[in-house]
Amino acid sequence: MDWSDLRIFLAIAREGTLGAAARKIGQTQPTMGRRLRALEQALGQTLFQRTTDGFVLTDEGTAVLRHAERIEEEALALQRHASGAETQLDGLLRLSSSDWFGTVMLSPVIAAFGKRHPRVTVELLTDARLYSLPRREADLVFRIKPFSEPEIISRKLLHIPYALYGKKGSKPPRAGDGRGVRVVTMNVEFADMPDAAWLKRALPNAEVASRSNNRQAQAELCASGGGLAVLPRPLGDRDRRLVALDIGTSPPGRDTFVGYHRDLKRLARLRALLDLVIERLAGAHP
Amino acid sequence: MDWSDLRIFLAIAREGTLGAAARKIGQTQPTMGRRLRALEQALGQTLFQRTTDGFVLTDEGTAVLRHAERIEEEALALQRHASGAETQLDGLLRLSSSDWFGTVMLSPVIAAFGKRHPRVTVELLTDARLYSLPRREADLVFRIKPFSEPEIISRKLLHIPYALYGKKGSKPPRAGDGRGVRVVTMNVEFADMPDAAWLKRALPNAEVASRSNNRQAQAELCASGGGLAVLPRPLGDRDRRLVALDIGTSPPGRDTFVGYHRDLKRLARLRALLDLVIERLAGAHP
DNA sequence: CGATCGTCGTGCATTATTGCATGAGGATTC
DNA sequence: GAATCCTCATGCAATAATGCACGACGATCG
Repeated sequence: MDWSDLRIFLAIAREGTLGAAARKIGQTQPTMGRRLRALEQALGQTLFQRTTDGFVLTDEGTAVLRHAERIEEEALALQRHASGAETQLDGLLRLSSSDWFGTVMLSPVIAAFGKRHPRVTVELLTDARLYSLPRREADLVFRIKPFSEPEIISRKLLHIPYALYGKKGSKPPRAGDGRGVRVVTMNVEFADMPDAAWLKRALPNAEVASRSNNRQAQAELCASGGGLAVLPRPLGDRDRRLVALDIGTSPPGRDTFVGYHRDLKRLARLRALLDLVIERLAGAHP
Repeated sequence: MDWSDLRIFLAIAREGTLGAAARKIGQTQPTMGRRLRALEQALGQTLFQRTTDGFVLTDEGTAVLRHAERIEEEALALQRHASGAETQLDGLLRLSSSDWFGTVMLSPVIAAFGKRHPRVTVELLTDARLYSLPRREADLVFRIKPFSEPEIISRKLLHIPYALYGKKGSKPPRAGDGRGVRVVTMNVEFADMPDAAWLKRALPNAEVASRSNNRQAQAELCASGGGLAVLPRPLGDRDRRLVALDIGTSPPGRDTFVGYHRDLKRLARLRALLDLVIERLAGAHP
């Protein structure tokens, strides 16, 4: 049995078709089919049922999958461990954060880091979905919730104050009512976020003009006269078309945390970037 | 990183030289060198120190070894699992037992099994060292000590009586003394075996003429006039040049156990052979 | 101290594997 | 119901990996 074929088996099991699996791994569809056949032959069993809608695992295939997953986990740990021991200051770093935090807060830090360490390539991923640290889809993750996984090293980075913003020149509405006021707020999916809840309490009768899961889009909507919005101050204050509105009460702020896998603790370039991030972002408010 | 290279890495780590590792895996020395180089390059670290007496692991290599060993364990389990699901009555079965037990007790059973299932190849390994069931160096192991590993399924097979033998025509010595008697006994390594201890008690003053870890060799020595020997009755009784000597007391018998990995529980050919073994060997004395 | 044995690395021919292009089959869509 | 889109399997050419033969180096032994 060729151990590499297990990786192909995993991809097929997850994607369901040879083509999709091939794209994921970076090989071609015929190769996937041939290697799978080789694996099945080596094990003496049929791992997949060839149905009209793709490859579905047989019972034996399911059993093999469990083993293959454990092997993959171990292989990923091995690679992380190896990367963690790299002491050179070149290579790739992948960061993951929310959209506005990436553009507003991280971009300048990344730019400064790039000047100091030109041989390190920094990839900034801003995506709704969370990138996995254990699978090393990202090396450094910035997010609002603290990390609870034991193998993740994390620290609180800084506190982000929030404020209610309106288009420049608009007047603060009266707190407690909000009748006739149009607001831009979070996606329904994130309706339970503290700032959305605060907005609902402060202006209960306001009309929701539009929603977005993207803070920058919210800011843009707000600046274009789409309504009032609760925004992080670092984001709202830099847009000269926006003005913070004081209605007596303030929206809650949020802590931002940063985390990375402990296998990468000794990765020099990660350490260097993290130090710079802390200096620039957390340094002001330690 | 190519997962297959981890297997090559393991072989090199264990064997110490590329050539030996190549022989173990069934490839050639240049290939081993190239694949190792590829792995080191993929991980970005030097795994081995090239010394005059072979490849020795670096610190990073040792860390990788731990992961690779876990991966191997999982891969072996996967293969056992797959084999265990084979329901066909062909393929290979490897048995491991002591020398005399293999030739005297197992050979006739294997011969009968071969007639009934001609497509199954049975390999009988008689070796001083114990073959590993978890690593699947053997599928079925016969031995004197019960199995304690949780993943091994075992049962007591039969009780083997022992007796003191001499060359045909020789007279039983007087128990308790043994002066002037020459005996053949176990290797010093196995001096604490019950039958060796019994012999020492029964004939304390006997002279040890020769030793061997091989019961058949002991029988041969005994038959050639090399001295008296304690032998399993199934072995001693079938040699017409030997005669059992009654000196009033009898050496202790031994139980023989048979064990196999539970992953192979459903392996049809294993089940078939085991049933036959039990019928032929344990059937008489259940 | 020379000879021999073993090791590893490298050039080159062979072999095996891969990727591309194509065809067949089935489901969905208009 | 024909067209389209997807799937997978297969023949063939290009590519990559392998095995063999050789040379260099070092250790061991007589």
